[in-house]
Amino acid sequence: MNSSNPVSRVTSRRRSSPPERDLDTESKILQAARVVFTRRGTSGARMQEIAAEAGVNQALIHYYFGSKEQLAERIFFEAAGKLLQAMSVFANPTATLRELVEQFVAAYIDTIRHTPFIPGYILAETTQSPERLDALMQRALGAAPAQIAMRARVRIEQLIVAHVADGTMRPLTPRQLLVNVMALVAFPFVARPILSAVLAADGADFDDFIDERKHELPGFILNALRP
Amino acid sequence: MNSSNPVSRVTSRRRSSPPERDLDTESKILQAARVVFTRRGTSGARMQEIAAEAGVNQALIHYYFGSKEQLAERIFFEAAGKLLQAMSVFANPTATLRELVEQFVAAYIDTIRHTPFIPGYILAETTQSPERLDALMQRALGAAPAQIAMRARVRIEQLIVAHVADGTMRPLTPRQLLVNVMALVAFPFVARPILSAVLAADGADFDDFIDERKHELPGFILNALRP
DNA sequence: GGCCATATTGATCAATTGATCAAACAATTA
DNA sequence: TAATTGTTTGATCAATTGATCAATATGGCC
Repeated sequence: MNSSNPVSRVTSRRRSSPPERDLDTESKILQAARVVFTRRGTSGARMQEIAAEAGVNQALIHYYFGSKEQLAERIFFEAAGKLLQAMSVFANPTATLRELVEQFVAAYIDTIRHTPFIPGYILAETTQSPERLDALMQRALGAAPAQIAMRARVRIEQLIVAHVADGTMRPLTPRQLLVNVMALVAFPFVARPILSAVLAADGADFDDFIDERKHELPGFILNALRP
Repeated sequence: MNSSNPVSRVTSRRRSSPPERDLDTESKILQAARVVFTRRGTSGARMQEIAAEAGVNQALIHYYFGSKEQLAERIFFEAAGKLLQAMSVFANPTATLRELVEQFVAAYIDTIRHTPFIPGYILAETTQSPERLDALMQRALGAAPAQIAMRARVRIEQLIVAHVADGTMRPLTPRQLLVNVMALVAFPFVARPILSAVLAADGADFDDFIDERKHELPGFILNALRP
C-alpha cells in the first residue's frame, strides 16, 4: 500500500535534488547511529535517541534503513571492517618483524583513536549476541580483508618461526604473540572509561597516555622478544 | 496494601523455615542473574530470562530484589569486587617485582577462568552507562579493597622506580607497565568469543590457550622489562 | 486443626519502544 | 501550473517488558 518504500534500495540514491544542503540525511542518520550504537550497544540503543542525535524524525530512520536490526547490522559490520582495516599493516610482505610491530602499533592507534569506542563495541556485541559473531566469521571468510589477514598471518608465523630458529628471538608461539600485541594495543581503548577515570584521579589525560603509549609500546614488545 | 513486602530488607532474611531444601531460592535467582547479566549486559538482560534460568516465577524476582535495576546493581558490584579481588596479590609487601608478576598472572587467570565473562561485562557496563562507573569509583574509594589497591600501587611504583634507577630494568612509567600487565592478562577473556572462534577454526581450544598463556606470560613480561 | 508469616504464582497493568501509515512537504519535470 | 516522485512528519499501533497485586500455597507453631 505504501507507494514510497525505497528501504532496501535507497542506499544507492545520492545527492541529486539538493546539491548543496547541510548534510545528506542518510549520512546524518548513519553518523548518529554510529555514536549511539557504539556507546549504548545494540540492545541499549534507542531509535529515538538516534533520531534526536541526527536531528530527525524517528520514522525517517525506518524510511531509510528499514528496521533497527538492519541499521544495527550495518553499523556493526562497518565497525568490524574498520577494525580489520587497522590490521592491514600486516600485509606488508617485505617488512621485518620489528617494522611490522612498529607499523602496527602506530597504525592501530592512529586509526582507532578517533573512534575509540569501536573495539569495546565489537567485543561487547560478539559476547552479547553470538549470532552476530557467527555472521561476522561467515562474512569475514569471503571478504577481501580476510584474505589479506590470512596471508599476513601466515607470513608473520613464518617470520616468528625463522627468528626463533636462528636464535634471534625467544621461543614463543605465533598465536600467543599475536594475542599479546593485540592485547597491548587494543585493551586501553576497551577499558577506556575506567582508565580515563583512574588517570583523571591522577591528574592525567587519556589522550596523553595514548601518545606516551604509542612511543613506548614497540620497545616493550620488541624487548620482550629478545632471546 | 501489600502485607508481605520485604523487598528492601529481605536480603538479611535467612534459612529459617525450610532448613533443607533443594537450594535457597534467593541464591538460585542470584546465580541466574549472574549468568544472564554477564552475558547479555544490563540492557540486554530480560527479567523473564532470569526467571526461566532460575526456574521460578518472574514476580518472585521482584519479591526478593525489588527492581531489575537493583538486581543489576548488585550483580555489577559483586562482579567488580571479584575483579578487584583478583588484583589483591599486589598487596604482598615483601615480594619482588618478578614474584609479583608471576603471582598476579596466576591469580588473575585462576580467579577469572571460572567466570570468564566478568571482565567483558564490567568493561561493557562502564562504557554503556557512565553513571555505573561513577558509582563504582565512589564506592571503590571507601571500600577496603581500594585501600589495598592504593597501597599496592604505591608499592609497585616504588619497586619500578628503584629497578629503573639501579639499571636492572629499562625505563618505563609504572602507569604503562600496569596497563600492559592488565592488558596481557585480561584481554583474552574480554575477546574470548572472537578468540574462541578463531582458535576453533584452527582446531585449538580456548582453555588450552589460556593454560599455555599462564605459563608463557610471566616470561614475556619480565623479559620485556630487562634493561 | 487453626493461625500466622513467609513464599510463590497467574493475571494484569502501565510504560517503553520499534514499527507503520496516511498526510503534508519539497523539488523536479512536463 | 499541474503532476509526479521522493522526503519528512505526527499520530498511532502492537509487541515487549518491567512491575504490581490479589490469590494461593507452604511450613512452623500454639
